[in-house]
Amino acid sequence: MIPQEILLKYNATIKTFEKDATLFSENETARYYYQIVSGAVKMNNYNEDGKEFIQGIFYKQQSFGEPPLFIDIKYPASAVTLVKSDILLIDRQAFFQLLKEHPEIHLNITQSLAKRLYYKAIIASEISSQEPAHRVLRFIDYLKNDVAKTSGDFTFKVDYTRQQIADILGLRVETVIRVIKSLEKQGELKIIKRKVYR
Amino acid sequence: MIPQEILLKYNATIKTFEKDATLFSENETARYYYQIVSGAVKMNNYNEDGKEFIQGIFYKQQSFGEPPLFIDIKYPASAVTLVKSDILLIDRQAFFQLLKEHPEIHLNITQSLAKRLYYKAIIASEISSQEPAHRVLRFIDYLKNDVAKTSGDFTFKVDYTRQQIADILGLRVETVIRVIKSLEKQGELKIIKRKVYR
DNA sequence: TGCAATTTATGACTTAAATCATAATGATAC
DNA sequence: GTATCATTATGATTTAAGTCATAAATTGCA
Repeated sequence: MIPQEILLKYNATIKTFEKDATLFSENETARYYYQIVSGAVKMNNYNEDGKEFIQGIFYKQQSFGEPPLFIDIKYPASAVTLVKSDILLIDRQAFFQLLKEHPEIHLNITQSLAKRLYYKAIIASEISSQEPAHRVLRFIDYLKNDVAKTSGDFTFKVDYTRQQIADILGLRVETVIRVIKSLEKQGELKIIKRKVYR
Repeated sequence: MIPQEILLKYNATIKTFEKDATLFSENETARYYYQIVSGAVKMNNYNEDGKEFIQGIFYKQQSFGEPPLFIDIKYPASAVTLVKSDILLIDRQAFFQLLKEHPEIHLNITQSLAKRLYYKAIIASEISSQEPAHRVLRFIDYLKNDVAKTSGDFTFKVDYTRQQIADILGLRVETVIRVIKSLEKQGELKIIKRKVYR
């Protein structure tokens, strides 16, 4: 996350996107650095059978889609708003100018990439080969410990449907529903007040 | 990858490790930046049932384990040599000094993290929910396109056993063996000269 | 060269998650 | 406040991957 006042000095613009607006699509070339002022964005792609895979969901203050800015590759996924959102955009050129002139911000960005890589490692190990109950439990745990902290407020208007959880974990809705039910019965999961995890 | 002559100016040392030596362990604090001079290193962890998960395998010229250097967290996995390897180590302090004094190298590191994040995204989407045959095929493809390019030579002394492939993809050995067999029969995989994919 | 260890191979059986179908509940809009 | 849509729920069935057991082939080491 880069302080807004600095971004604005580099001709950043804030645009409002309606719910379900596409910010960029898989295989496009990266042109902007994106940072969420308010709202939420999911990054997703679809595999050959048309099944959605959600790479991640980002909330206010978070940036996303940086890798293709740094290396010359196409976006590996698309970015779509989950609710009406204000998004800060800054041009690629200006972004690099900013990094050059603000080494401490460059370090921040590096740290945030490092953090994402770290979580991907954790998630990869949890997801791969674990039984579904474990995946769901760990995922919810991850949400509570990470997202909750970074976005501050977790009972946010955008919450995960069981379908979304399934899409992130590579499971079927029914499986996620059944797993959550049984976890509740076992007392492993406290309250799951429909879609909103507290 | 940071040029060796620069690293040596910052008191980097090159150490030789025997096969199966542990460079660092899960949950340890990061003290060094590591870069492979020669050899190969795998990063792995074990889940509760004792099943190994391989986060990645790194070859000469590649660095690994940076995220915990940048953010204050413990290693999410251990690093173990797959063959006798020469590894370049540089102290955390010196590493940051180097980044400060060489912004272009800082950018290189950021780019390499971005690249790893990008591949993790690709792999996550491929792995999650795809059928095993697909995972294996895509993994081998990824090896051919990425590892082959970065390490130059692919019919390298370190190759993947079916067990390792299974551990990376979260499958069982038998499944990987069966899948590879059937892919060979279908002509989807050319020559698999035992352990070495061409 | 020969022997032990590791890796690959293969069959039989079990099981858990996917699939399919259909219903109930909760949210949203008019 | 009712109708429509989305989400959650649940049962029956199928299927593919896991498990177990055991053998064959390779590798590597003495």
